[in-house]
Amino acid sequence: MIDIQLVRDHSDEVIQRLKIRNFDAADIVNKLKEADMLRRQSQKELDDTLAEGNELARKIGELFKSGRGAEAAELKEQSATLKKQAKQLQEQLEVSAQEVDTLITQLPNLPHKSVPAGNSEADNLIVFEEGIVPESDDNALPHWELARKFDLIDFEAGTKITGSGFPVYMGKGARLQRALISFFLDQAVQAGYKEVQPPLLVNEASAYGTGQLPDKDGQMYYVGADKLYLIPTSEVPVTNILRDSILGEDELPVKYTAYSVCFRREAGSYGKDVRGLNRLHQFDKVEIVQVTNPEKSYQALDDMVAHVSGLLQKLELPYRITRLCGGDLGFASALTYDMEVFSAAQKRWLEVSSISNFETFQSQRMKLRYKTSTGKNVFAHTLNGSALALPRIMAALLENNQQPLGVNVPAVLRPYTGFDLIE
RNA sequence: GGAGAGGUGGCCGAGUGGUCGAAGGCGCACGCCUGGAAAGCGUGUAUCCGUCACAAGCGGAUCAAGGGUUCGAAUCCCUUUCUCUCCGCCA
Repeated sequence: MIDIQLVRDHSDEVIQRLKIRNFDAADIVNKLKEADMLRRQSQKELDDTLAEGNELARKIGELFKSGRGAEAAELKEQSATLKKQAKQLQEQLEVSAQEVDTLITQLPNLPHKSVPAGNSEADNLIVFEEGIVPESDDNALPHWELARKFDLIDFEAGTKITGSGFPVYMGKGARLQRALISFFLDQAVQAGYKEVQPPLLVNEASAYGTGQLPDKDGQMYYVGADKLYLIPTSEVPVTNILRDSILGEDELPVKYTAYSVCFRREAGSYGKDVRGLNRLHQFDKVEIVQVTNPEKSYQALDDMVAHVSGLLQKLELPYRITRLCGGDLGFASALTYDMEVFSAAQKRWLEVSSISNFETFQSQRMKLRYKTSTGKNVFAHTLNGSALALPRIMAALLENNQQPLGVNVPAVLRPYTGFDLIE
C-alpha cells in the first residue's frame, strides 16, 4: 500500500500520479483523508481515557495498601464508567481504522515518473529490441505441433488427468524443461542470488503481503479446508520470507532466486492466445527477488533487466523490452519492464518475463524494514522478475530452432540436456 | 488425528495479580583503560500509534494472537495458533 503520509500531505499529487494509470483516486483519497482524521481523533480520545484509567488504578492500589478501602470503593465506580467509555472508544477506533485500511488498500501504487500514459498493452513503450527476428516462413510449425511431432508434450493426457492448461511434459520435452530450470538457477546464483526453495502454498497474510489479496482474489487457486492459496508466482513466498522483519542496512541488498511451479486460474481466458503453452494453469518459473535501499532500487531494477537480457542472449532468442504504460501496470508496481521473445511460427511476441520495482508498496504491507545507520527504521524497496517463465521460452525455442530434421538445442543448454537435437 | 509440555526483548532466561516494557546474563554500540588488542570498568541498547516539526518531551499499546475476569494481568479463565515430546498415519 502507499504511504498514508503521502495522502495526508500531498493528496493532490497522489491523485495526479494515479491518473497515469487511468485511475480516478479523487473519491477514495478524499474519503481516506477524512477516515484518517477520524481515526487519529479516536486514537487520541481513547488514549486519554486509558491514561485516566491507569492513573485511577494507581491511586486505588495505593489506597488499598494504606488500608483505606472505603475511598478505594468510591474510585472503583469511576473506574467502571471509564472502562465503559474506553470500550466504546475502542470500538469506534477499530471501525475507523478498518475504514482507513479498506480505503488505502484500494489505491494502486504510484507509477514512476518514467511510466508512459496509456490504456493497454498497445501503448507500452518499446525500449529495446535485439536479435534477428526470423523471416516469415509459412511452413514453420507452431510449438504445439512440434511438441506432438517429437513427443515432447502430451496436452491431451494433461486434460484427462486434470483439465486444460495442465500439460504433461514427456521425454526430451521434460528433459529440456529441467535443463532450462537448472540453467536459469545456475545463472542467477552466479549473479549473486541465493537459491531458495519455497512452499507452494501460502497463507492469507503472505498473499496480502505481496499484493495478491485483496486485489487478485479469484485468480489464485484456494484450498478452503486449510485456508491456503496455491502460489501464482514464487514472488509471494520468497518476498514474504522477510515479512515482519527489520534488516540491518549491511544486509542489503537481499537477493533471492527460486524455482517453483506456479498456479493461475486465469478465469475467463480462451481463444488462440491460450493455445499450446501460451497460457497455462500450471507452469514452471525461476524468479529473482531483491530487497534494497530506496536509493538503490532503480539501479537494481536495471541490473535485473540486464540479467534477464543476458539469459535471452545466451539462449539466442530475439527479444525486446517494453516499459509498461500506466494502464497495463500491475496494481503493486511502480515501474515494470516486460521482456518478450519472438516466436517464429506464431509470428508474435510472447511475454516471458515481467520485472518490477514495487518501491515500498509491498514492504508497507508486510512491514519489511531496515535500520539506517542513523538508527531509523524505514521501509525497504522490493523488486522481482521472472528469470524466466518456462513455457513460452520452450515455445519460442522449439519454433525458432526447428529444422527439417528436428529442433536444435542452443549451445548453452547442451551440457544440461545431454543432447543437441530433438528428433 | 490422540495425549502431554510450552511460547517473555537480537539470543538465553527470571518473573503466578499491583508502580513490569519487564531482573540477570549473553550479544551489540559508544566511552575509559592499552603501544594495540583481550580482560576489566562505565553508559546505552525493542516495536507501533497519538500529540508534535516524521525533534525533544509527554500519552497510549505490545510478554504468540484474540476475547474475558479484575480498580489493576506477562502473571487467572476461554478460544485460536505455533513449537517440542510420545502415540497413530505416511513420502
